[in-house]
Amino acid sequence: MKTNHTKFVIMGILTTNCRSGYQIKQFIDQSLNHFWKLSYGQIYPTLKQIVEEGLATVQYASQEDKPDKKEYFLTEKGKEAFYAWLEKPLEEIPVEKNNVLLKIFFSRHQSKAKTIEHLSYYKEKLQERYVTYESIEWMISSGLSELPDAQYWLFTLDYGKRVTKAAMEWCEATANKLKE
Amino acid sequence: MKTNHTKFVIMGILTTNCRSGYQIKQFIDQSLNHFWKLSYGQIYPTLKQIVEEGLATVQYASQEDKPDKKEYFLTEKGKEAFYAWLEKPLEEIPVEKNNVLLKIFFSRHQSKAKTIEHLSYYKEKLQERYVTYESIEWMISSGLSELPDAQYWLFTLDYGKRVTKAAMEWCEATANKLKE
DNA sequence: TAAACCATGTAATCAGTTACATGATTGC
DNA sequence: GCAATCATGTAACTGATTACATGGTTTA
Repeated sequence: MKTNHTKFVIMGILTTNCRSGYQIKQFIDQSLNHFWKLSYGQIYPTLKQIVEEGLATVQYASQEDKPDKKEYFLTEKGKEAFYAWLEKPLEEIPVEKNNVLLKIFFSRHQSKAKTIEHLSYYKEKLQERYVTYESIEWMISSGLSELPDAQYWLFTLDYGKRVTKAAMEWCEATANKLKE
Repeated sequence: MKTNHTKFVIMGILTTNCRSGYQIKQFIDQSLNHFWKLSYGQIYPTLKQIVEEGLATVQYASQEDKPDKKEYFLTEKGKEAFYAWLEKPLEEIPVEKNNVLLKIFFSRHQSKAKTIEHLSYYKEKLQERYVTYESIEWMISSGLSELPDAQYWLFTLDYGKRVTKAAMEWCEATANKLKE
């Protein structure tokens, strides 16, 4: 039932102009980082697999100022597979694994001061995250790079901001309840 | 760096009055389900390990109306280890792996109608989740069972509700932007 | 007697991270 | 010559799910 999305994420990134494993990693770290991560240990073997399945082709590209690299291009079959994945109904919707809530859940066994400390740390981290989203948002919407995907990328950032803001407000509200 | 929380979740549940592997599973499915999951394949081996490390003891309990079971009790050492984990600073805060955002991110390659369809499906699922939270909240705060942890459990539900609501609003707003 | 639930466990598999290994190129 | 960055890859390990295996008890 549960589909592994790794292959499709990589194929999706190939539809932007990222073509090598190294570039894909950079792209993910900069853009998808708030809702998806991939390591080299996944990227390179998956690229290999994608080629084996005839979903992409490789070309060796020599660069003047940098080491050589491999460039991957989706085949027609690859594009079709990607579109099919995209349109496929969602079924499983995500469940966040939240270690902060885990500790809050059991916080009866701890001083209120300590719990408030955890909450304020969490809020701080969320605040940093929020600022990051804002700066990425600003970069995209400044339109310097004329991105065809811009609108959709902004949607995901908007999601990140809304959810992060809600979480921050919860931190605040919960800490206040504990201070009463 | 990254600590595995599985052991501590189970130890935490042992501080409530869940004592067997089966009960622990039930407890998680009912209470922690919105931010933590565990399978039997984790629970039973971990319980074994907890005993081996001297963090808990086992007792065989025969029941009249049900099959026999094993009951686990935290030792002093176990309690101390649990409290230490609880108070330990958070460091890594969670990053949600969100397959819905993944599809939205690449939705340039798809009709707006299809994207709106995904959004409305997601919203529907979030709505169901929200209702579930409300019903659990109601159960806890009705106070029928006089739970010592009640306050903290309600905090985590409040988090779930706030974040889910924010996500639902995003679905609505994003679908509207696409309809313009 | 079959279905539903209570109860415990293991083995195979899958997904993902981390550490390791290698090497080119550039700029200080 | 060294650090930083670009670039590709693998092997070992960890975490977690799933499928399988077993069997007791209750109720319809």
